[in-house]
Amino acid sequence: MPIGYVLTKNMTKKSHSVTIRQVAQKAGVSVATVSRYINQNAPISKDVADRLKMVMTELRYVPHAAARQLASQKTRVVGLLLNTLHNDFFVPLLNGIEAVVRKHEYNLVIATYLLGSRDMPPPIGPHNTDGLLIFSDGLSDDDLASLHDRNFPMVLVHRTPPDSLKIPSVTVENKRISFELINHLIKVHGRKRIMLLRGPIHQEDSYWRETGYKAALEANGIPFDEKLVLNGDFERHTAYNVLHEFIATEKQISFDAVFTGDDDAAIGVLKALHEHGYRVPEEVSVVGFDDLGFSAFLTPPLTTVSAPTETVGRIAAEQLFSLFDKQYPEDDVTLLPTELIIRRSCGCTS
Amino acid sequence: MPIGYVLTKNMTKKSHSVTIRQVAQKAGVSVATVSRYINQNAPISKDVADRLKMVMTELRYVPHAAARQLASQKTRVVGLLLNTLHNDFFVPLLNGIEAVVRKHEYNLVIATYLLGSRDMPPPIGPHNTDGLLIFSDGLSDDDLASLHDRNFPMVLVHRTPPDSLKIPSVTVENKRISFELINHLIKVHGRKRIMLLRGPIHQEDSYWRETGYKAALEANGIPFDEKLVLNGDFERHTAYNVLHEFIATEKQISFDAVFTGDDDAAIGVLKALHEHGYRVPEEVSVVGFDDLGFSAFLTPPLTTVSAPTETVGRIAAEQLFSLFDKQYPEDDVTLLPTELIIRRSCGCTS
DNA sequence: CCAGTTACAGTAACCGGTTACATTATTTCA
DNA sequence: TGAAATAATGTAACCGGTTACTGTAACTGG
Repeated sequence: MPIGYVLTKNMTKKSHSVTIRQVAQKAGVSVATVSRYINQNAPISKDVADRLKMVMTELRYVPHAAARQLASQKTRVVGLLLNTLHNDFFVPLLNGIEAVVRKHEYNLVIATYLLGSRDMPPPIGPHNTDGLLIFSDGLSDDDLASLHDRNFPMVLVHRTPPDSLKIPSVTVENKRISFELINHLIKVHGRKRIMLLRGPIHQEDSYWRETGYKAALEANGIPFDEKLVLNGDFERHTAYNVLHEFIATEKQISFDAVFTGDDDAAIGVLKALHEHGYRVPEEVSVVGFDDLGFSAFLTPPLTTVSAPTETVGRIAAEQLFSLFDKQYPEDDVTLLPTELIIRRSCGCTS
Repeated sequence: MPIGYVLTKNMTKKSHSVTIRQVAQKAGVSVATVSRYINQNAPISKDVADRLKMVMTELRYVPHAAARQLASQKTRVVGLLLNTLHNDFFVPLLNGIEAVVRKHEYNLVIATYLLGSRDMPPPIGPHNTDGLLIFSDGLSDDDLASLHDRNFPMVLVHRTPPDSLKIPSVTVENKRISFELINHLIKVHGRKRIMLLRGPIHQEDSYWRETGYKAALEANGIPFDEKLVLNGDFERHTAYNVLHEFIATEKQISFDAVFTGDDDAAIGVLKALHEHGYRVPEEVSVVGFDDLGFSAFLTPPLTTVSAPTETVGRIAAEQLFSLFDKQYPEDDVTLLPTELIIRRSCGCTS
């Protein structure tokens, strides 16, 4: 060996993490046995089990998630795909989902996916989750179809599946209750110039609420006036801006009520109305949707629709876990009931 | 070969997913080259790159996350550990965090960890994340120390590190502003029997707000009265129940103001007061903390403290990513400024 | 008493990437 | 112009688990 010869050191990666082989060695068993103990999927003798338990706590062994995932081809992760989370609506939804996910000892990863950012695959999908909860328009129809073809477990939330794709869907009753809400404004409070603040375009809740709104107008012989329709996105700041702008520039257009689309937007609407000196509900009725936690405490208390959002989250998550067991829910779309909540902002005195 | 010989079929796992080797083969290169192309960490000739791009889209290739994680020893996931998420407070926090995480093209996994559930390792940790954002008392001091010893990247949110552990921490100014808030009630509105609705015990914000409260009383020569302290948890339903109970059973104890601890609790407080016929702010002043989205719209509009919660989330996340690059923030604890927001519920007329 | 089960455990291939090391062709530059 | 540096790629060992396949001993029933 020539002088100056340099040993090629095996610079072992300083992965300090304890591995299953170390556990196996220390306990005097094979790695397979350790694995079986961890997963409880094969009988292990009592004393080996006890020994492993000791060794594992002593070594502070925690199985490496990625290694398990790679070997077992399952991630024990469910993904929640949203388009935005600028809305208090997500608190109850997330609560429902998280509770179920935790119960099943899965992890929950949250991602927002702007429909604009194409050409980039969504951050979560089959490569890093076992299934997806897809909120509203969190994913395009095409992507949905593509995942469906690959038989990837998914449940839609507040959105029904496109075409005839068999994807379970959990949402709430929008149209009938919106009809009743608007009907209430007309019949009880004599409102005739009811403004509609839309939600995001192409959003289903938004669509059905608008449909119910129109149906109520028609049922009462009130002509639909395009000028009374504003475009919002279920977001309080947008709502404020849009209405503020409207009032400032379209003074000649009168209105005596606002259907805000959802309660978050209602906050913005109330603020704009207040700042412009409209008295609610004397001059203008305001009604929302969702009955969020704060809605009963607004000025005035908000007439709205109670939607079981936490339950939506819970059921959607449960259905996803059922899909993991190849159990398809009875009904393709689970439509949860909604309920009229009459408070002060429509003009009622309760 | 004897008759009846049975071939041991290589029942290939029907893992339909496209692998890097398929891409490599189809593009006529080695897997190493594909890997290099994906990670852009070594020069690739133009035409090979083009070819790979085509093949990858054609095959709809998406790298298997677990395999990458296992091989590279990094997960590209940050974990957010909460104790609960029953609070609208999390919406802005989550927003701030998510924005940063997405910018870095990482994934965000959310877990709630009940401090009670010991003997079970937290659902997220070094085995499945590159770093943790730990909210409040989402993890015990011991666990914190243990992770710190292993040099695991963490940033604390709304909590300062125990002992002398060098863990970056991002939170808001609580004590001084609470002092000012209570001082306002006393000096401006002549309140003397100010009730304190505590947050969760051992929660730092709660502690400092209480400290500020006591300091203000003392500075004004008002004796601290233990009877005026109620235990809440920053949650509207608890707040409602606790105050409701108090009013029902302790009629003889008078009070003329309530410091609700946070705005979410303020909702419950307002409801309870309203139901029992107290007029706010004429008879009782109510003040909160956080200035959540709805606070300006409560009945009456809530006097509170504006806390830059979204910024807290953003900065905490940024600091975590800095830690990934071995950059420790200048200050151990980043204390974000808070601001008094005077509205109607304290008695002011604005 | 023996064939057929069952309980328990070990060996080693495999999951789908990353990367150290080796190799060849092409530049760069003294 | 020849040595050294650089560019572009390939080979194969690994990452840390899971599990198919085997093997042995104890048990069971006829």
